[in-house]
Amino acid sequence: MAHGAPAVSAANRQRSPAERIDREAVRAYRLEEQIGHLIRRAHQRASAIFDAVMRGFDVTPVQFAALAKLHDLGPTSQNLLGRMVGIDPATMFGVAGRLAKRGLVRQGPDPSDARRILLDLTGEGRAVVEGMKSVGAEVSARTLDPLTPGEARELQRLLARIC
Amino acid sequence: MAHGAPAVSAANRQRSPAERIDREAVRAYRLEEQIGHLIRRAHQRASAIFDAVMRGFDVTPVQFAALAKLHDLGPTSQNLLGRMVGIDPATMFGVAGRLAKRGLVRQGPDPSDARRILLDLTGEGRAVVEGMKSVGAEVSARTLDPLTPGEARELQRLLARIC
DNA sequence: TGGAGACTGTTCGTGGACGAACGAGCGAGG
DNA sequence: CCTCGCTCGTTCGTCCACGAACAGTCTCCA
Repeated sequence: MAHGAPAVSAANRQRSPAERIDREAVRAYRLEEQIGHLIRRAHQRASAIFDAVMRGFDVTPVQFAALAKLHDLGPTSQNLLGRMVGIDPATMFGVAGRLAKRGLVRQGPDPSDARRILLDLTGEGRAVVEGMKSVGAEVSARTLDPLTPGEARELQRLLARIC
Repeated sequence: MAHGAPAVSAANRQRSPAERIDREAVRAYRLEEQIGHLIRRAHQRASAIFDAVMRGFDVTPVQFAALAKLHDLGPTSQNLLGRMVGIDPATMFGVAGRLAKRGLVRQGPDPSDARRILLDLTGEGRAVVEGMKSVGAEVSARTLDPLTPGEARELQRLLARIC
């Protein structure tokens, strides 16, 4: 708080604690400077670029994240795969189902644990994920286009720190 | 492409253009380094922090963005308000409806254009948005907690550039 | 002045995000 | 060996995101 005004104004002295308002903070608030808002906007733009570049594959960003990690790991349970890429179990249920319905993934039992469902890439799934990985750098490059290479690396580093 | 291998490997020379795969790019692809994936994860964390700090208000991040901008602008049409904060018209329809149903916003006709619906804060809406703005800095501060103040400003600057 | 083209809000469909609650299965400790 | 607590997948409800299509309205220009 950089200004000299009292933290609680005269107008607020009568109110209940929950309704006390810092007028100076209200006046100073700028939505477009808030980190959450900037991230939300950036997320919209990055998704749009992914859609444009990956159009031909008909796979969403989240579906691709699951496929890509499954490609790295080999057969993996739904929950674990979701944990690796940041998809909660309730969401993963739908994602895995859609990938299975499209024939990109197989859902099988885990012999060592009857609770788990093992996901595995099908041949088509492998072909799709490899095709997408081979042009994946293009998505990041286009998204980072407004920045210099140094700035791009810095942004990547800072985002990784706040995750 | 930093390596010296040919852009199209021998194994791919026989395939159709759509199936040509750069094996080296596939091998080098790291999901967790892709900017889109980092932004998605950051968005999840920022939303969780917003929910924790703003729990008492029962207003989502997107609803707050609309309320905050409406507070800045005064009565505004749905489409324009959406354009100011990055909410597309189809989404804005739902957001405005929920805010109106909760009594935070009034929807009225625009005398000068029969197509438009003017949104306006109610007394309760104003109280809520001012209460939220007065603690809004807390959300950004918590989100940026892992960074130094200089890094935080840099991240903000870089995100603004890629929007 | 009349019509073409643009804009506003609406609807539908698909997909992601997640809290909450639930049953079935697992595993460690009593 | 058995129970308690945890994990796994599932379901429900609410919300955001957005492409596509549509009807009503407006504007501008031929």
